[in-house]
Amino acid sequence: MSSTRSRARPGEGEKLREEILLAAESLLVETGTDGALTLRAVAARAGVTTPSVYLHFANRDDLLEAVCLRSWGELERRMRERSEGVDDPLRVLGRCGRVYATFGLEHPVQYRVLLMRPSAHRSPGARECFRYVTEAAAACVSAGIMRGRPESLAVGLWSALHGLVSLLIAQPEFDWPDDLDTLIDDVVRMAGFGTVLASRIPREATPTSAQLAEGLDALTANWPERDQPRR
Amino acid sequence: MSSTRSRARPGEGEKLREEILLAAESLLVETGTDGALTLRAVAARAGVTTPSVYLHFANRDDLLEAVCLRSWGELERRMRERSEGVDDPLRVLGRCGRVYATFGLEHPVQYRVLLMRPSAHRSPGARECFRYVTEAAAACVSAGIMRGRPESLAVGLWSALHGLVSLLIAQPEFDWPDDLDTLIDDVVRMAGFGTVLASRIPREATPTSAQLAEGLDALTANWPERDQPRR
DNA sequence: AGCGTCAAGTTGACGGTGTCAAGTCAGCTC
DNA sequence: GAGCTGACTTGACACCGTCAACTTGACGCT
Repeated sequence: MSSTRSRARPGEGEKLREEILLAAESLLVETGTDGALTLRAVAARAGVTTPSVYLHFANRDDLLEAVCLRSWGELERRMRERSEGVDDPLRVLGRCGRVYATFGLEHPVQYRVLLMRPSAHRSPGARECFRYVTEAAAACVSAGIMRGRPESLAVGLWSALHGLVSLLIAQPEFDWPDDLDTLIDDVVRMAGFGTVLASRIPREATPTSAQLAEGLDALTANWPERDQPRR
Repeated sequence: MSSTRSRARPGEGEKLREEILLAAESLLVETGTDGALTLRAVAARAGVTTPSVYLHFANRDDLLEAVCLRSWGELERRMRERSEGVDDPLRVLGRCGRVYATFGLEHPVQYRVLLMRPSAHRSPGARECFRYVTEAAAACVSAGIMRGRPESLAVGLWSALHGLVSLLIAQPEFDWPDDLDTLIDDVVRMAGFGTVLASRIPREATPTSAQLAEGLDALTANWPERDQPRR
């Protein structure tokens, strides 16, 4: 292969790793599918022969995960930004949830690679996601609005959001409503309210449908309709 | 290829389709992964050459989906069986949710193929799932416990359950609690209660954390602790 | 009995894939 | 300038999904 790229000097082998990641990333956004990320295509774009990729990545999956993780830091940044200065912990949870869903839908390939494929090892993507949610849940617990271990609450919250995002990604041809923002908001509200309520009702005291309906009628009747912007 | 299998008689070509499906299914349960379902392996097990598969399936994906759909009817059967004779619509929802999650975890490969991969067409697996949940949600609405369009409510309920199942399948190495049944139950309760509560709180009247906590304290105080078996 | 037909299945190949063992080559050190 | 070592290439292997062209064998018809 007589390419333009010149061999790196000893000690600078890491350069190639970066160039491969860059090539893979551009290939990913151009094609929109990870199927296009073949070792040959990536290597060619990086101006290098195919087996050279193995100098820096154990196998294709390793490369795939590494390139998808590159966009992942942005998620945390956006969550912090979006919930900055918000006091009400439930509202923080809501904002983070919306950011999470929006981010997932904006990066469907990365989301799918990091969270929707069987990953043999402890996926860093998953641990990150869980950490964010656990933090937000912990805030709700210390505010006295939720009860129980933050980790347990977080699993439920994460499940709801992840379920929505992954269904939207995997089943694009499904008969989804037009207004995705409202859909996301509905699920965020459901998950938030549900976690609060479920954490306050002991399993042994699960009410019947009638009891619950009656109780909630009384509850919501006390809330005057307020007029505040949704976000 | 001088195999044992004798060529089917004209008009009986459909026999091969069944034999291929059978071969593929057994291969799937033996290996536990759909990656092992190569056309060559399936054809060999069916006692036939590789291209013969194309007589009955358009491509590998088509075969994969067909074989995974075979187990799918069982899900509806189990749901109906498990919720038979239960009056309380919320309790029906709970039972269906637990059946759904358990079934998904018992058939991880099928679940993944049908619901966790980008499917270009309207996946029958997805439509089935959604139908079940919508039915259960509709019952809650007509009982007056939930409000709104059953389809909208169903998306949320489905998301929560699907989220849990798909995370458990895709991230087996995550730090899950030991007791999966309780975990499932938590998510089912969260989704059920949350859908009820969210459907009764207009978006414009979203309470603050403090309001919600206070209201719920009053609410649950009225429920005497009852002693009834969980299922 | 023999023949044509047509469905059922096979042969053989193509282009593509991930992966690996062995080789080469440039730059640094001594 | 010899030699070492890290950076990369060569060339191959086994396997994959898919397809066009071919063969085979059972049936209906005369």
